[in-house]
Amino acid sequence: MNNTTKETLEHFSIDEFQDDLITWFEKEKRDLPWRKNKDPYKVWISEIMLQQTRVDTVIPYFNNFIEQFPTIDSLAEADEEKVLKAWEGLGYYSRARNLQAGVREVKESYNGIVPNTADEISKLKGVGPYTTGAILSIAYGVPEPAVDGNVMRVLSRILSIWDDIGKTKTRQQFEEIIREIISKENPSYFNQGLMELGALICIPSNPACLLCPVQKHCKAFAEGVQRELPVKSKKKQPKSVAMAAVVIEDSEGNVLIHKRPGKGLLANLWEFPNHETVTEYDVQKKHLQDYLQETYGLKVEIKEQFTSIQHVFSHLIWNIAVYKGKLVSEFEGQENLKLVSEKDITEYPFPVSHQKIYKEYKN
DNA sequence: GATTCGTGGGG
DNA sequence: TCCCCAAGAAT
Repeated sequence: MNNTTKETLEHFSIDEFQDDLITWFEKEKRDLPWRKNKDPYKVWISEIMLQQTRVDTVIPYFNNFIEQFPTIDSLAEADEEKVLKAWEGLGYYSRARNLQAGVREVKESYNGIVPNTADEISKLKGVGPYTTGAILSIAYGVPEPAVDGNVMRVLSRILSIWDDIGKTKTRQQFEEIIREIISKENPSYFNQGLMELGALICIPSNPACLLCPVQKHCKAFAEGVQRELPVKSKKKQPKSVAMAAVVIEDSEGNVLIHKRPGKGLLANLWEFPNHETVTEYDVQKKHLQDYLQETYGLKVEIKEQFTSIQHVFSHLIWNIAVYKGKLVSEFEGQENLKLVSEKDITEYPFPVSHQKIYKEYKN
């Protein structure tokens, strides 16, 4: 333990804090589907889904996912397309692909048993420091820190820590603190208790300090500065991008869809042909036509623009002008380019932005 | 260490 | 409307 940690924990009564926190968690913990048992696989799925994602959003996805892929084997053997479809709308799609890659590693290298050491778990695809600690503590009862945004917010208030929680180094400081104060008897409830407290009581704005089970341990409350914490640097605002997309029909009413590349934004999801373009309406149509010809060798008659869609990501904003198009040339199926019927299109995973496009198209 | 990776909800 | 956020990891 370095000096900073030692000073931070001076006058902090660890045993009493553990007891107050765990007692509260046992009484107040929410009845969530991934808390029905300690199956490491299900804990793993839930922790990946919960990354940067609200509990209420995750619940239906988790239930459906477990129904479709109830075991390590079933997920390892599934088509990636099915997995992405089950993830559709949840965002951060590399989580789904990394999860499946990780599960396949477990199947092949660990005989289908999720390993129980930090060294092994943290090497699995998509499993970082937080998820390693979460799986270890919740599924296996190992006293390993699981420091997420909740934990940093709660502890920054309780211990009055003013470091920027957006920095990598700050998370490591918190991990060191947790190693000192985590309950060795019940690390699972300790870690989950901190997160539950952050979700229900010690929330970002207007924390419910009067209801807090560990109020008497909280330095920020004692000083009346709980609203100033945690310190978090502001994110820069997303960049705006002009796009043009087209829903192309053939003579039989099938529509043309394209599979995105395996890396980067929305990797391996399907979409309507589109490209970055200029905002001038008159040149958009010609650019779009040229793009389809040069990129896919397709002759398409671009017709009217029927809607425009705005979609906001964390780091960019798509402003999409959406056209109708008629396929003129003969179509030869390619790996990443398909003509699909209205019925079959439901089988393909689409990002929300292109779900919006199709919905407008059907209206 | 900073940036890239989604989405929907809430103040 | 706008901005922040929500159980992070990979690059």
